[in-house]
Amino acid sequence: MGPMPELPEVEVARLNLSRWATGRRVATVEAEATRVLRPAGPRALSALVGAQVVSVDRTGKALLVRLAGRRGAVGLYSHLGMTGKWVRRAAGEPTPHSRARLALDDGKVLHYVDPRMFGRLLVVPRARFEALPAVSQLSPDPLRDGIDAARLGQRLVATRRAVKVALLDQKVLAGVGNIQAAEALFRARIDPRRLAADLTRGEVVRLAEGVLGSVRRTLEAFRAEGVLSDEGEVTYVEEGGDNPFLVYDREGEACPRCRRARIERIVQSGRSTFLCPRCQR
DNA sequence: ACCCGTGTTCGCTG
DNA sequence: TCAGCGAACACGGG
Repeated sequence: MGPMPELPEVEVARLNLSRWATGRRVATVEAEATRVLRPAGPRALSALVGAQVVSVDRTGKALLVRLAGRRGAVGLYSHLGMTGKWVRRAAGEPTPHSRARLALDDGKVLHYVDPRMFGRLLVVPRARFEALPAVSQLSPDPLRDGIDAARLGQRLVATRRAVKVALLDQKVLAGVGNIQAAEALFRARIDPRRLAADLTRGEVVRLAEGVLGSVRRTLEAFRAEGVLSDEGEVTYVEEGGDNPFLVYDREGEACPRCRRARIERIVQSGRSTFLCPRCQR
């Protein structure tokens, strides 16, 4: 399994893209007519030819490459879906599942690779990134903007869903996915099955700290593994060998906090959740 | 062979 | 009208 992107993986993609592309010009573009490029299709990418990359930004799991083109500013929106990644290759190097390619003026080629094609690429005229529906709905970015516990509390109290399910809603906390939700709830010592609306103010504060703690810890683990490599390969659970998480995919193991209970796996809304039945209440 | 999946969107339901 | 839920998407890996 390759990188399956939540906020930390997308942040790694942002750092890599920024390092590879900022200041470079796009020489040529190529793409296949896959669902990744719907509804506009591959030809929409041609607006990027000749443009110079200004910056690479991220809100939650949404990436935006801003470019200065001949006809003004252009944005490239990228969502990695379940299996998307950006890699850098030498010209002509075969790259499996490459769905779109940006050749840069340094002779390198940036490939958008995505076997399952759940990701999405979209050229945004005049870089109206914030106006995209996929972006305007998102909460502020936890890493860049911090987490406003009062706002988070308002969002949680307004739903009848379990807190774990609510956390996966990108309007509640952009960038949190299935792993980070489980990790954050473990850190906050909150049972994922609790109703979101029933959390106390103190629990909401712990949850905000849990999300930030988990996201930062995951990024540190990536750095330690050297995933900011020239090829941009993000090693993950099985590739790197060690599972860097406290509870995710650790069913049956001793709880790292209390050491007295075993981690359980449950399913909520069709997704796995891992928890310590003793620590999380 | 069969099952599972780190994300999002769609259509149905109450 | 709308929140919530399950299916669908498409493919590789265990």
